[in-house]
Amino acid sequence: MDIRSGMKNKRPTLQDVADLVGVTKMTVSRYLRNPDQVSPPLQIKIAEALEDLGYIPNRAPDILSKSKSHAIGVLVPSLTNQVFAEVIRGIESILEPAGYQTMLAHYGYSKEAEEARIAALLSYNVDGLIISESYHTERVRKMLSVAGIPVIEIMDSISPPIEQAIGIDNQAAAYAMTECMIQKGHQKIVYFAARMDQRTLQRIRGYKAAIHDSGLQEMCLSTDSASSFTLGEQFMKEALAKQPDTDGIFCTNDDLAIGALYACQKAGINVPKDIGIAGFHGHNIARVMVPLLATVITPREEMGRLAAEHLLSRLQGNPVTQRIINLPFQIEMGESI
Amino acid sequence: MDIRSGMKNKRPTLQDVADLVGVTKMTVSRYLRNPDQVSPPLQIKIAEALEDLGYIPNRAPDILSKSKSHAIGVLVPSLTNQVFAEVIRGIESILEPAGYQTMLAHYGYSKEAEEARIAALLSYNVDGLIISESYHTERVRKMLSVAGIPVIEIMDSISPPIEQAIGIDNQAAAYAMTECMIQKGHQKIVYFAARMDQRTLQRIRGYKAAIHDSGLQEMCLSTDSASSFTLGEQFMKEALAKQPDTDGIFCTNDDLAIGALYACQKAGINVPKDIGIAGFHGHNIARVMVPLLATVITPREEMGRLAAEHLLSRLQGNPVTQRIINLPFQIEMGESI
DNA sequence: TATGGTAATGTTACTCGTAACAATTTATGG
DNA sequence: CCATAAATTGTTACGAGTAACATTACCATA
Repeated sequence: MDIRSGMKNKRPTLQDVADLVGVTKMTVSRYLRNPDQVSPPLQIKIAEALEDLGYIPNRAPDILSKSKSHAIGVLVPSLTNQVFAEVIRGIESILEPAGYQTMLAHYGYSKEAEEARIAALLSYNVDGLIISESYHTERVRKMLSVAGIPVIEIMDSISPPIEQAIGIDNQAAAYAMTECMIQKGHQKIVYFAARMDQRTLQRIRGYKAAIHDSGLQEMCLSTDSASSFTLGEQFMKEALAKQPDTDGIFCTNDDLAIGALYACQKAGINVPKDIGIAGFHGHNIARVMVPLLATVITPREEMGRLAAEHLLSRLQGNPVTQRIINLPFQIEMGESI
Repeated sequence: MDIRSGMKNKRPTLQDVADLVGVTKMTVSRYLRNPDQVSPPLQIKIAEALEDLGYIPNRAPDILSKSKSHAIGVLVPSLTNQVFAEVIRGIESILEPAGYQTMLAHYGYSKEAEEARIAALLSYNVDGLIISESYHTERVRKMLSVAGIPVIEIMDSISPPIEQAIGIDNQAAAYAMTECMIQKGHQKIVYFAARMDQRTLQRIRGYKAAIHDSGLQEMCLSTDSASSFTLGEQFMKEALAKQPDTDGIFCTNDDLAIGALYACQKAGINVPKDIGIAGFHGHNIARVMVPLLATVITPREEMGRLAAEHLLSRLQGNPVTQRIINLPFQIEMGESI
């Protein structure tokens, strides 16, 4: 049926369409950009040929000649973490309507992998990058500077940003929540930490500062592995074993907190009367569970949106207006502290 | 400092590196593919120049000339849904080590948007596609056939697959869970459905079949909008208002089920004694909560991995071995039914 | 030293869409 | 009916890397 059935059928090019109509590919190209540039009879013929062959535009030549891919690289440490899924959602909600394609990559919290992933994204000539965290190797900084494309860093803003960073002040947030717990009367507050990345380290710093400012005693349970509900349960048991009079748990994320909460329920420990529990990130579930989880509500989707908006602005030639943007967090008291 | 500081500094090309060394770009190209193809002294000089300029390979010419992008398009209906985040994770876990870049797109359950997104992915010359659902418009089917790249459909396999579909049998899963609930003694089981996509419709079919096979009465609460914990709470209230003797709730996903569960807890309804509640998808939280949620455990990450593996196999030239792959699901009884 | 062979490097052409310029056709006005 | 403007279509070149072919350099042997 198909004339080209013998050959390895590559998808049709503008030339194929042009041949079918009997014009040059330039004419077809013009039709595609602005149909009124070609004569009415040709408009019809070209439209038919395009439909007939199922022509799909090809960005490759454009990327090659103009180095404009209309693709944005998005690099996150992990896809596992719901937090990043929400950030990505925010990013896409802005980029997609603006006609940009998202190239997603993740690096599993490894700086080595981060380098490789950034190089990979750059090799596709992405027009801009949204990357996570603010600490990067010299090599990464060089690559990004050489690439000459706008870069937005999200999630935190600990190191001076390459160009622009949009995040939240994890330390201040953790300090604020710890203070709340203390005010609620909790004295022996243990911090549960997993996945010791920059953000968690900042939160620990905030927690410790608040504990010390109140003259209390700090205690951290931590692991490098990923957090999970079950890890929260394990930590809870561990905390009670090490310090039986523990009366507060502040977790580096809601997963741990929810795990800890259920561990208490299973052990017949009343939350918040016996032990207060607070999380971090304000997952939806925290707003419905019984008891309502105290948590730090972070604007993750908003962060993604903002990052994408600023990137688009940069792509339109606007300069960086604000190097560091710290988005507001919100302490949700819930019923668990 | 930088010689090119005046110009809009494009990133260095092979030519720039070659100029610095004093050879042609072909020699540098050879070094990059196999260093031993160039003489030892040049190897050193080229390596230095590459490092010095911070050369980053450029895939664009390759994509243009060989139509091989080493990028795979992944299309999901939504990024909001945790389920798809896990599928994507599975996909990336295979594609990334294989040297493929993921181009992510989502279409918000709109068939129109799906067409546009697929066209966009194809315009980047993706080497393969992983798309969600098995029902597609004629236009989509034509685009995919013309593109001549391997396509894997995931999530369900209701319509005959374009080439290969990897999913689970939603209808059978819903039937099985409904049967379990009936066996546990629940008689007036209401189905909660949101986001009426193909998978949910299949599940409803399975639920209804099981209900009818047992001579019971069906009842569905549904909405086209997205599901959420709070929607589960709302549905719960609605169900009790409409049918006060409701003694079972089967939800199209865990979010609704968890919302319903908490609504019961808040209303002093005992689960599972007064009302049994079952969900779908086996989110991690279902395995720790009190009571443990009855749910259908679906192998989401495994599905992603498998899809990616089959796609890679196809890219290596292997034929489709099995048009439809239905992955096993697992009924987790939990404590809530 | 000439010759053959190999290793190392260079040259040309190609991919596809489009900018820039050129050529042709059609339209307008006197 | 011709000159000029305007509309339409064609031609050439470009982008960055690489396959395929061409050339040069170098070494060993007769």
